[in-house]
Amino acid sequence: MAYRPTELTEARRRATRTGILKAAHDQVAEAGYASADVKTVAARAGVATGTVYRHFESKSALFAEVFREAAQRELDMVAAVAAWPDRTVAERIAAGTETFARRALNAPVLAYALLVEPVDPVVEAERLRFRHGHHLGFASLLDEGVASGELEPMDTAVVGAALVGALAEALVGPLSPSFNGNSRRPHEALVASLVQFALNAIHKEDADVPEHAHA
Amino acid sequence: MAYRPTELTEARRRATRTGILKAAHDQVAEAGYASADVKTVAARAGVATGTVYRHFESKSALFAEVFREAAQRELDMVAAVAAWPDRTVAERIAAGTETFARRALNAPVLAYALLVEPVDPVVEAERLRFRHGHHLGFASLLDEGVASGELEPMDTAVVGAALVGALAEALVGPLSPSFNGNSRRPHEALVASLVQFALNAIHKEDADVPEHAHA
DNA sequence: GCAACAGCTGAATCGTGGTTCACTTCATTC
DNA sequence: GAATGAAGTGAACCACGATTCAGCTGTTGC
Repeated sequence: MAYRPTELTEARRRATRTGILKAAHDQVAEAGYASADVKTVAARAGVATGTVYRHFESKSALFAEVFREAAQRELDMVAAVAAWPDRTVAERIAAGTETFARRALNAPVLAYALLVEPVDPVVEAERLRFRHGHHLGFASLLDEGVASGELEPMDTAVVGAALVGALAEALVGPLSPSFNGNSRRPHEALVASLVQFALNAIHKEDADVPEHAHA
Repeated sequence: MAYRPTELTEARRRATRTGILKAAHDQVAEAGYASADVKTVAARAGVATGTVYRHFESKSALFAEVFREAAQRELDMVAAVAAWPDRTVAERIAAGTETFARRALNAPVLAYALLVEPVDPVVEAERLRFRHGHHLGFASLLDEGVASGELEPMDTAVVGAALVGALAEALVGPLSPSFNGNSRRPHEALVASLVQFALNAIHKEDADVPEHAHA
């Protein structure tokens, strides 16, 4: 007898898998989920279509993973700024809102795919988790604010969800296929409007939001 | 020669067409877009599948019309309460919000389909128009409020969109497949939270919203 | 070198629904 | 009641894209 998988071959296998994930992600980020059929992704990764199935159960499973990872990155970015130490809850909500909006505007096709593009049911389930993650992020900030007395009592779960929905909806227009560019000034105004909206919604005067550079 | 379409035959034709529309609508309202294949709809309307194609270009065209009509009904209902005469803009925003939310909660499967369920691209375009219609409805109320001085200046288009998104997102959880019932008390609390949210968002103290019965 | 085996290949296959169309039914006119 | 044509029928058809699999390639251990 002879042969046993070795470090090298396992590394290659991993690399192939990663390459497929990246190709799938890039395809979605560039042209949306609708454009991401298995053949296209495989070609982009430089492998045969069959290879995709040696690494993933199904197309759904592949894209569920793609969505999960991309979504997690977004959640992490927002969570990072929302953790801003020694700041009021209002400031952190503003920062989270701003990051959410800026990142969406900077990667509109991906954001559109993550937030609203029609996808298959398995991937849709992943999206729901993603949105729910954002709800929770905002809700826990709000809980903190209510607990400390900074904010009025409220149903923080509902308000968290509403904030996420507000951002997503207001961004979808600008994210939409047709909407090309106008790429700097209008973005600033939109971001400012959304931050203001969020602060109003949580019942806080704006107290002029500081400038910073999450993006 | 002999034969000419007559009033009677045209009426029948119209009735068939209407029956198909109704069957398609009811199917979506009962079990969602995903369940609404042509065979099912035809059976429900009591006609053969081929008949569907004598009345509609394609499945997309049929469901685009179904969505258009259902969406228009929703828009009309909200517009009706938002036209409440001799009321402040804030009161009318509150009323519109309440109607939007209550109607969605009373017809959750339909609302889910209209608002977020994955659909084909042609139908998705119809959904965008629907959401845009709601944006405009809220935005024009806000314009009025800003013009009269009742509200602070704001980007009414953005705030209109954000309000619609907030409502949709906060409702999707309760609308979701899994979420069964709890059908009265929780609804009231949710509606109240959303109205409060909307009033905060437009920067108005609540001034205790009056009770009424749009649904 | 060669046996053993994993990973890769990509054309062929398969499933799912939308769509078609040759035929049937039925109302209409003379 | 026979000719005419529109409306309706539903089994067959077809497009599309996910999935499979028989063979091929490259690596490993002796």
